[in-house]
Amino acid sequence: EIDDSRPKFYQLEMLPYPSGNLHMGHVRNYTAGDVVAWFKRLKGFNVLHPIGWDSFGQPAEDAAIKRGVNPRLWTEDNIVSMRGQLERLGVSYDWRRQMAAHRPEYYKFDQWFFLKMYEMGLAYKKMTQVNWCEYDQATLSNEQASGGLCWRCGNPVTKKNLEQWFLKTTAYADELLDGLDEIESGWPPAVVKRQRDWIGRSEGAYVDFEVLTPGLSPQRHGGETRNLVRVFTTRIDTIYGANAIVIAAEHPIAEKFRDEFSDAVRVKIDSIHEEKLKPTDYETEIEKDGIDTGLKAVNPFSGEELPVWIGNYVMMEYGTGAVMSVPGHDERDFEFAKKFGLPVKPVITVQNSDSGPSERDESRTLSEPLTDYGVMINSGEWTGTTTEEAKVKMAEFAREKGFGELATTYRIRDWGISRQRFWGSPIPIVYCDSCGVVPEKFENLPVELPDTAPFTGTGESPLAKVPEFYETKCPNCEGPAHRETDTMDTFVDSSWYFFRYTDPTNEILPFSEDVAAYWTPVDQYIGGDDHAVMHLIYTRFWTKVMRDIGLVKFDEPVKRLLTQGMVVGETFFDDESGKRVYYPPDTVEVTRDAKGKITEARSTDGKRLKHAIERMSKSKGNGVDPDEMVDIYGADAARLFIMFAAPIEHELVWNEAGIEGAVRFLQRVWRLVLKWKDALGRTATAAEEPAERTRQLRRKTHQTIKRVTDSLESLQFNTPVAALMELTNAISDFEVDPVEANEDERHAIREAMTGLTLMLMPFSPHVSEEIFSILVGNEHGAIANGARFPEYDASLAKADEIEIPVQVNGKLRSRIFAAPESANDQLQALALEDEKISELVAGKDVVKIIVVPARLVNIVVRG
RNA sequence: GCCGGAGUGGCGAAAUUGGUAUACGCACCAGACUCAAAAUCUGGCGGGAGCAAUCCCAUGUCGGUUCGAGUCCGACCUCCGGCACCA
Repeated sequence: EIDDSRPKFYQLEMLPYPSGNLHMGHVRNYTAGDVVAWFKRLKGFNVLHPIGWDSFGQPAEDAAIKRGVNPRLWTEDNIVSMRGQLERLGVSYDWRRQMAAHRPEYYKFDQWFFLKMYEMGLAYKKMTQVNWCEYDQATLSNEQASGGLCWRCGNPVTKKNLEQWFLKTTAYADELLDGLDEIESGWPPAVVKRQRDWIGRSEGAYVDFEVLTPGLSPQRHGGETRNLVRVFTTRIDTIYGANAIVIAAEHPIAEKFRDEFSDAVRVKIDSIHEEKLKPTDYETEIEKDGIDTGLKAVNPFSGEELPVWIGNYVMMEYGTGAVMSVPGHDERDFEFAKKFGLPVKPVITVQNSDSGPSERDESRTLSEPLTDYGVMINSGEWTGTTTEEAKVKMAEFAREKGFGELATTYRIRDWGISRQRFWGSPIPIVYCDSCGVVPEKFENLPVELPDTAPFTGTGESPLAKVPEFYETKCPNCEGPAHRETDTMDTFVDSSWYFFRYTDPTNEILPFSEDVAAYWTPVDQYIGGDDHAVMHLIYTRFWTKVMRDIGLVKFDEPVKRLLTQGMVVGETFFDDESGKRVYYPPDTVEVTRDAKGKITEARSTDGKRLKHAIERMSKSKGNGVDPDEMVDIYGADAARLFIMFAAPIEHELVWNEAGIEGAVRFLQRVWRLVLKWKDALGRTATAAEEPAERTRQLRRKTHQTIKRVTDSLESLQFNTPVAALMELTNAISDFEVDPVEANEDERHAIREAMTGLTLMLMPFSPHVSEEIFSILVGNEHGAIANGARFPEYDASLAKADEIEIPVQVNGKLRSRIFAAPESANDQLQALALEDEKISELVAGKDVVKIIVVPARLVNIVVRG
């Protein structure tokens, strides 16, 4: 499909939401991406570097609610102005490939994927308790409600019962986990770890306990239905220590026997229910609560009858919603037992080297639970078995007897994608009175959004108030029917957008398999780590689905991932009103401690101010916005500084003074070009026997080429800038009058200047292209001129003579000069001959001499 | 509470992965140019002692391994981030 002999490189950055303004975080992200794209291009790769818009979502709808503007027009306007900002920054995007999620030609394929997943049984609808953000009036997926706070506004999340569509991410739980092994080497360890934790696989066993109802005889042998409560445990070896079964308030058993419970039990169940709907406060630990239902459950291993409790600490959503309580070997159960005076029975002992298995009184109350692995005691025929062995054998035994089995559970849940929102991709489902739930036909896609809808901001689907939208024909029987009025989570759009860039105008498929096969997977992805468990899990899931559909042939969409740190600024607030004080902070007087942390801040008129470090943005009053910065300093300096100021993965506290340094540097380079301009125009070749000063300059040039190349290959952006500054200093120090420069000198300078220009180009492309046009005498641009990143020549980088430190007993005492390839015994001899060294060594025993070639000599003496 | 990561000048940070600690930049100080200022250029800039050559001490703290530790190991302290009763 694509005829290009160059190797391909797909450089991708996380697409922005078109809010209307770039912030400094974007600048950092997109500059880093552009540096890589330029570098690879200059290295001879066929580079794909696209950008698009994550243009569905809440702010557009908020603008519609607050200001009555049409979300589509608002969004399109914002795209135009933000594209302008990116262009002013000079980010080298292929604008022909630009996508925007809100356009029907794109979201058509969100719907296409949804229908595919519906066919595959990966999309389903159910009534469930969802995460709900009261502030945003919006549903959130588990990933978006991680930490109990809304990912968008940071407010606490509550729960709400809603019917909603899910995508079965759990079907790929194992693959999502195991796939991390494949990409681990190219992803930040923190992201990999967070994904592992999020997926949360745990190996254990299911055990069925038979429930006995009070007043009724056990229905063990009769033909009547037995009531079983299934428990998940990772510690089946502790089952003889169970003192109760604890179930969640929402557990089906609790529903089923509700009428037989005492009033006190019913009241407790309802109060636990209510508590769960409240926003979680993570500051205070929730106290354990519960009540004995009066039901009994039979421990299938011991035959013992255990009470069945309701417990507020048991989650219906994880495992089976029921646990066996083993207070002797589990912290939570221990706490629960202590509070309600339940018996604690130790059944595991830790082998102690001196005392052997300790003898424990069965009824003794322990001061704390023993959660370590060990050997079983008080466990009938299993006594003496080790934990490791029992975990497998007891589950196996349970399976044979029909009351349990080995089991694996996951923390990750299916992805709830229904949103009661207007500004999203409509879910292509039709409800028909006679046919039920009917998927829309592929040929009827896209299900298009109406131009507008009544916006209330109350969390109800605006589309449910637009009859022209929801009134439709059943795709099956053609009878009257109505459409689903919820739209999809916007994370659906960003799950596959970067595949669309490869084939942006395809009207039949999301993208053609062949074109995508050339460009994907993504070679380098750059974005914020706030998406570690949202976007980055979803897109991995989506890729596996696309593989199963047959659109791609690989499992993982992103080979290498770089997460850049936030750009933050110091924000000041009026202590009383809480109002933000405007940047620049010369209206603020600040006292700092030794570490530079603010201890006190006052406004110049004496008011006390609060302060905080916050994500930098103009609206927060803690920094300039990109447009102002480009106006004041220019795009090149802004880009250079943001790359130079700190390692890319570090948080960057904005500092206005530093950027002046970048401006100065670029001006210095420019002055050097002007100084040498005329001399550089005359062709020159290197001398056969060059003078020392030109050898020195060429050495610095080639050392710099190596440093910059290596740094960029390993995605370091601050150190190559430092190296370029050093090279610039070396060119400055080259004290030759341009008018009188000989051919050899002109050649060395030309090499240094050309190298500097091309290496600077990824960081500061405008001035670099300008300089390049002076160097080549035309204005076609570096790539069009076939320019390549300079190649490192090891023989030129090598020094004739290097300085080698000499240590005595590991302490630096002197330096010698020698050729880098000097043999060890030569270096040793030189070191011993050295005046200072011979003095220090005189009269002492030389025990040993360590020589590291071209590095150092260390003389170990005694006496 | 559990799990990660990080502590290097006044500040942002380098350090070829165990081999000259503090590159590069910011800020600051001094000098040159200027009537003056800005810009630019030159020099200085971890702490201590000394006229000096030079020496001693410094990479959060304490210990260890090693000829040699910012880097490896152990314990602790501090800060930042993640998770939130996951059975």
